[in-house]
Amino acid sequence: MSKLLTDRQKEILEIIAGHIKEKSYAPTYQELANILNIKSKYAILKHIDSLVAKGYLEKDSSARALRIIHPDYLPADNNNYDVPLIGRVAAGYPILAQENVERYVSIPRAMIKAEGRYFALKVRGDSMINAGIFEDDLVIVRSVNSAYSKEIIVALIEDDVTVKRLIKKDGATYLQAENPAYSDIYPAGEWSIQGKVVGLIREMAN
Amino acid sequence: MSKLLTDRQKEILEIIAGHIKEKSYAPTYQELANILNIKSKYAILKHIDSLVAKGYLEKDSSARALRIIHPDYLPADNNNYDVPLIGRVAAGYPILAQENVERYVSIPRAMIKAEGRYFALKVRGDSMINAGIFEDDLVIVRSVNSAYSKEIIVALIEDDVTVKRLIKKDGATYLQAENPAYSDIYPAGEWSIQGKVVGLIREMAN
DNA sequence: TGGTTAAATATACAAAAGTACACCAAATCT
DNA sequence: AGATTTGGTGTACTTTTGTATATTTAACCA
Repeated sequence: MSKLLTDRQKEILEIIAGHIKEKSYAPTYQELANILNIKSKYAILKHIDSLVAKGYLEKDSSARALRIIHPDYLPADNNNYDVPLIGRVAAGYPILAQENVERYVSIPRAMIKAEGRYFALKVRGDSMINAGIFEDDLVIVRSVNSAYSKEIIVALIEDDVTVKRLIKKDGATYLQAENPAYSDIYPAGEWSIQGKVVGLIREMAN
Repeated sequence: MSKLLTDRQKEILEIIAGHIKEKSYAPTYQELANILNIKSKYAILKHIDSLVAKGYLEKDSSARALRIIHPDYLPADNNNYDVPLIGRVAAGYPILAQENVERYVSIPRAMIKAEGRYFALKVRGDSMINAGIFEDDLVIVRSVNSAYSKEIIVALIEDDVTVKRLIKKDGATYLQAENPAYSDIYPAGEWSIQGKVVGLIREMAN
């Protein structure tokens, strides 16, 4: 969806975001050129157009008519936090790669208790119902690559993401479902811990 | 400090705030004139200068360089919604009365799907574990006074708030726990439906 | 090596933007 | 009645602003 930025584009986007934060309106192309010691507005124009094309900005053909639409650069909101919702995981990409981001979801800031990167995952299946984690629930995950026994984690097994309880016992490590209908998983091939579940959001019919 | 506004000034300030909220940048004087069916930009200029003088706005002499500084008109936060967390319910007060509000909690805007008043409630006990509602979970409730059978509701029985499944069957109405250890409640005395559970937020150890 | 892409420059231009001045009209206040 | 305040009109600037074209430079890649 939204492609990668060049260093220069990232720099410009950050300057725009900072300008909005400080002055509460976007800079003009000329102002951007001055800040960057660029002598031609046209260089800015092209950068802005690239940022628009890549889905980070929207612009209307008028003075200062810029709007940041990418969550990473939106002026920070104090009570709220946007995390990427990880969809189907593309083979070979790290789980947090842009390629796997379906969209961004807003979660209460209170859920973020430790530093680090966070993501959200929509729960598939009923393997964790006894832990109160149901299908279609949104679990909020802090990105870590190790965990203690009995913690609920997100694991990547081959190209499959799964939420399970991590168990370390007698030297063995395995993944336990919270549903008697499922048996324990002793991962055979390539697998890794992707994060710890730190929160859950459920939306019900209304 | 900040003096009273005339009706016209208030109107213009609201239009500016609305424009910022919608487009995320301020309107130009010409655009304001168009919206208000005023034929001269100069009329707008004078209104803006009045608003600046009265401490509601700041302006820099450049295109769209307006900044709202009065708290009453600052753009509201879009992704965020604050609902009252209902604590212990004081006898005789309606559940949403200020007396019962413990604090306000921030929830994702996405949870608000229908018009109405909302509140949050911290779950006590394990009577709903089979519905995936655990102790200390925060349930988000839309304030209504009736519900369909099988919906999960918040009921006020005497001065006791409880989350249960509403069952209407063979002319009888009762409240069902989602835990075999609890038996159905056939409310005897004063009771009422306070709302439907529309969402759930859980924070886990980290 | 040659070709592509990112980045910047120089110059030009029409439209849009804020500002200024003179004047008008209605309502409000003393 | 006269003065003041509030709101509006018309025209006329000067700058700013976004955009266009053509050209240059450096980095990267196969």
